[in-house]
Amino acid sequence: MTRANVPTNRWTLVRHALLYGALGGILIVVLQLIEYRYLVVTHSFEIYGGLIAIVFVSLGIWLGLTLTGRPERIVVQEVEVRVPAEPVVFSADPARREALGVTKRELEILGLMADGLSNKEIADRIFVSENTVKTHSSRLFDKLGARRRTQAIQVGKASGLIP
Amino acid sequence: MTRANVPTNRWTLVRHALLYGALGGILIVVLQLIEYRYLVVTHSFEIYGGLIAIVFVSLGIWLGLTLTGRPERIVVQEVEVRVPAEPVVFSADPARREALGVTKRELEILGLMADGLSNKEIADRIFVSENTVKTHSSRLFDKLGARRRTQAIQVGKASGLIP
DNA sequence: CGCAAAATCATACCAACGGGTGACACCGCA
DNA sequence: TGCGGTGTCACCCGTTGGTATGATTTTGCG
Repeated sequence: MTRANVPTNRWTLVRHALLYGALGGILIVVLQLIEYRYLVVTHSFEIYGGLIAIVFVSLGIWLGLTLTGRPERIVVQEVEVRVPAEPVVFSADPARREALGVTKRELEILGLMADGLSNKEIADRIFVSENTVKTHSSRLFDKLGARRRTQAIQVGKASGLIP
Repeated sequence: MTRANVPTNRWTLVRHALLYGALGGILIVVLQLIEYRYLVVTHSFEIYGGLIAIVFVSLGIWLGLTLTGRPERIVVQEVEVRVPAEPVVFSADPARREALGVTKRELEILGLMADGLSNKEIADRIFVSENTVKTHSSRLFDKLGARRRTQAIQVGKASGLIP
């Protein structure tokens, strides 16, 4: 039942919420005491209420933001494209390649990547060392703005670099 | 295709925050009125304070989540109109899935994988731990006969599991 | 309800990947 | 003839991915 770690999950969320609730209660009591002892201001309730509201909303927003991480919102759009009857046989046209500054070798490696090959397997297949494949892929990622090979594949497909 | 990355307008966020601040103020006033008119309970301050705290924390969390989380990502899709034999818009039909014994969750993760997300990013997006994503993907690879995520993506596409 | 499948999470360990750097060779071109 | 682009390779190091194992919780269904 006990969970040692504190990763971001539902339970930590709930726990944090409860924790803040408790803290809120304490805060309120403290404020009340202060009010009773030292303050005779007439509208202190509103003031403190407002403060509490602000603090809690801020905390809540912060909580939500930190829990969800980076807000990557992607616009959705479906484009219907009339396509000639037959599935076009894909050809790695140099136009798109050149536009991105991707070399032939890099494109070749990208294709093999998309086939699910590891760097080692690619190296064996095109008869170079694994290090070479790494440098090629590294430069490729740079040009495609990808940080992972899966991302490179995605971008490559979206760009029409690979089928 | 290019992903229109709209980094969740900070301005909107601020606006919403202010809006909730205003609502909070109104709420407080309402509560105060209620207290003055109908209630003579001794510890009502604590009670209402607690309620306010809970409500605001909840609101804040919800705010944060809705503003940032659950980024609906839609890829600009090029839909071919020719043969209606297959549904134009891809739908993850349970038939293929079931045939391979792939669960919904696993399929979901496969899709996110194909979008180039890392395990951590997937975990953050679907609100589970990275370990969970690992477990899912491991079983998924097993079912697809893949040894790497790129391979899984390839098989998934070839099997019609993902677009 | 009770069971099985699915989902969740952790921990440890090793393999694969990716960044950074530096280096060398080849080739076409100014 | 030197220069830039490309291809090749190596090393280090930190990050990510994948496997194995075991456990608990949630859920769907008869």
